Amino acid sequence: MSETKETILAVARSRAQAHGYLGLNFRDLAKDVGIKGASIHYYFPTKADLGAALAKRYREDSVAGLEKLWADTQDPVACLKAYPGVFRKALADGNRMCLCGHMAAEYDDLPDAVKVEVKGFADDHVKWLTKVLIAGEPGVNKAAARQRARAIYAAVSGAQLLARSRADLKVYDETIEACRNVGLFATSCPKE
Amino acid sequence: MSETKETILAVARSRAQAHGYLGLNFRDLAKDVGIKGASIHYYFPTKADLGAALAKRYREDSVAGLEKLWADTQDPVACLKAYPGVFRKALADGNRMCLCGHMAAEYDDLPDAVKVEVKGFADDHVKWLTKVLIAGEPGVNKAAARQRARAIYAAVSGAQLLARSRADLKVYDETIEACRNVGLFATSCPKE
DNA sequence: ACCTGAACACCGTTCAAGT
DNA sequence: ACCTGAACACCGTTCAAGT
Repeated sequence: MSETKETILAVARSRAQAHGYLGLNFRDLAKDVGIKGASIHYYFPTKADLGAALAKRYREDSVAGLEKLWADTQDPVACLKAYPGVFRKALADGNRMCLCGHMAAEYDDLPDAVKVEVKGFADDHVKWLTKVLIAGEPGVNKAAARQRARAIYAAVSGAQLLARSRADLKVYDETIEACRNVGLFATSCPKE
Repeated sequence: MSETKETILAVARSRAQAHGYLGLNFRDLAKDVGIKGASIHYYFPTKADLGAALAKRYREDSVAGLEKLWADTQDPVACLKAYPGVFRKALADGNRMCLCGHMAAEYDDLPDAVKVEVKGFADDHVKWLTKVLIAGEPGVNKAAARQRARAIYAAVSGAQLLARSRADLKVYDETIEACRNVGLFATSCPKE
């Protein structure tokens, strides 16, 4: 893949994390890349193509990061402890959001190819969390672990949304801490 | 307030819950109201004015609903049990979102007057939840209760975001149930 | 008071032309 | 292969002017 195409994806990712898919526009994007708006179309025929490539790449990178975390530690407790840090990064970088979290809010206005990736991103995270939870408590009911994984994903996404509207990283940290205190990141999965 | 203005606010609320502030547009809005796009400006000079009025009204209505719930039940357990239902309503109504949750994602692109209301909405919810939690466990540390309130608000917001991207109300219900199983909606506030 | 036409700015997109 | 200016159709926004 050409260097320019990579640059477009990198700049677009950063911009989309701040402004979403709707707030992303070719002319501003091109200015940051150092080319003209029309030139973007040489690499991505339509905005839908760019959006889908963006979400797909973001999803792949995110999954790779999670798998690396698991491979490096092989420790469910360490993975669950580190997980909220993944979303923290975006907030620390100019009060941005997880790209797919942002796009989830815009869901109704997303091209189908982008919807697929946004949905897939959440699926991948829930699957990874489920795997980690089961590794932490081998005998656990799989459905219960998956539900717990969803709760973790939801809490982290919501904490991010809350912290963003306060533009305050401390709010994120404290909210995550409160979730931790309630036992959300523990490896045991209670079922009524 | 004139009837037309009320109609504009009602239609705009519904549309903004689906498409956000950025996705809200005067012509489509006006068509639903039965006037021309330019006529909206007679009531709301700018989109920022409409957005602020919208968020303010939404916030007021939401707080009134919460206060009524508390006044009617006077029961912390019942209030915490009913709380997720508030956000469920929007999803059940055409996979919409809480207006201020949607706007929280768009925060960077919001006019200041709208930001104030979006922030205030989250504050109001956290305050109400804190009050309910303290009523449920009178001796609790107030800071701990507030952090717990934030965790609840975050989890519910995130569950909404997740369910929206799956366009599946069942995902919302199951995620909330998982949060319940972990004890997030209990009236006791554990602090390590 | 209430509403509108028309101008304006901006968008994604196309395409012929340039390097 | 890569990039651009100009043009296009569309749309949100604004404002002076209409009733």
